[in-house]
Amino acid sequence: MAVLNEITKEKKTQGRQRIEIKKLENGSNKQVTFSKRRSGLFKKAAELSVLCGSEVAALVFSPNSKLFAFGHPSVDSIVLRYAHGTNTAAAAAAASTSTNVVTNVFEEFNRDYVEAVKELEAEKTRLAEEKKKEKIGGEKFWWDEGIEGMGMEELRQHMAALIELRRRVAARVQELKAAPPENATSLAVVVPLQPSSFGHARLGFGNGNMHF
Amino acid sequence: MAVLNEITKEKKTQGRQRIEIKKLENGSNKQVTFSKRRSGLFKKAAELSVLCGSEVAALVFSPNSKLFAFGHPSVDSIVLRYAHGTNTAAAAAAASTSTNVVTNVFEEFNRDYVEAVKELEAEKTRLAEEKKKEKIGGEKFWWDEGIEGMGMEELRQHMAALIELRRRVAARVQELKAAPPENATSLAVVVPLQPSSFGHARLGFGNGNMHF
DNA sequence: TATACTATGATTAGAGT
DNA sequence: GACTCTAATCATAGTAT
Repeated sequence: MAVLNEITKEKKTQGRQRIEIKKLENGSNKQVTFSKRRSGLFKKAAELSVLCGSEVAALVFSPNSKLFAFGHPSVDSIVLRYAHGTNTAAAAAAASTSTNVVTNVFEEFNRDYVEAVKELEAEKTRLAEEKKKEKIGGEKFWWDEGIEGMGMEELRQHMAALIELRRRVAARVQELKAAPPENATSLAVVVPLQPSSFGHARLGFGNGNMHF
Repeated sequence: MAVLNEITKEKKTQGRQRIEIKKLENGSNKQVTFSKRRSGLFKKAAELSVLCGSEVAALVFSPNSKLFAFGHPSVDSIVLRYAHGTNTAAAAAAASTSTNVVTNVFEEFNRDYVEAVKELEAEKTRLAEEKKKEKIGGEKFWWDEGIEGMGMEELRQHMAALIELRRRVAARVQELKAAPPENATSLAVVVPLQPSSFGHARLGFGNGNMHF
């Protein structure tokens, strides 16, 4: 083969070409790329779970909103575990990213994490204010209103925020349950909340998160 | 460099070695591998979401049960979307295709949902009482505190409030879903937020990998 | 849409910091 | 744990089927 190429100076293909990590426009090419990379992602996920004996799930919605999922031992068990916030004394954080996530994902994660924490603080006080107002107005609380007037998208966001909140609470409960003494070594986990800003669902928010 | 190697016949490292995809035993090596591959997986997930403009989430529980997650536009929005789809009869059936996922997640969700509502009802009156007390007692209310500082009792209250809020949102979603004229095929229960019950049966072995 | 084919870019095993 | 370095394996862009 190599010999053939030496002689003819021709190559059957150009081989893999470097590409920028940015939104693909070409419909056909995008579809092929999606298919290939999705399977690649699942393969990686499977290998990780086998090699390290860890539970891994990957959820992918195609550009056409079709669902593809992988999970070991099962997608559902992992999603449930996630929704439960069952991790021991751990918690997760979510951060936003710009449209072009490119090179080092982690660098961005860290950078955005800081921003997210800031945003959380701001949101916190804002929420507190609103709640107080509601109280002054009567017995009505912030969650008692608005739902009827929400659109689907808004509700989605709201639900997401709720889940995140619930996870924080659950994680904290776990901490307390597991909390042996009163040793203050336990770090206060701060988890960024989804800002209640809507719109711009498409052009990008990336999200990362993790650990402890 | 290559020249050096030619001459000395020595290589600085052996370079990447092929490995079998099977459970790693070595603790140290496993940890390193987990870290590397996890970040690699997240990077792939991020690239996929950017390239194809698709929503992607990856959930990973380390061997030590710590949670790591990536999601675009957010982990929660995707988990929601997943849970939503899974709650249709068809999807639930598809979900239990592989090896031996036994539990019908749909049923589990509903079971927990009912429990949550029940707990909520019981908690409601008690909550009302305590809230009044708190008000009379001073300026600070339970929801004004950060989760980090909450005690078990307060957390329980917070959980109850969250569950109720969720119920209302879910109800509204139902309304909206019912609204779209004829196609009432997919009646979906939204997300199962469970009370503070812990301890879950492993859902057996097997990977879910499905298309719709 | 998924698969087959290559050449080449990207990832990572192993060892050291 | 997280990073560095190297060499070699692996994934995949472009193309065709």
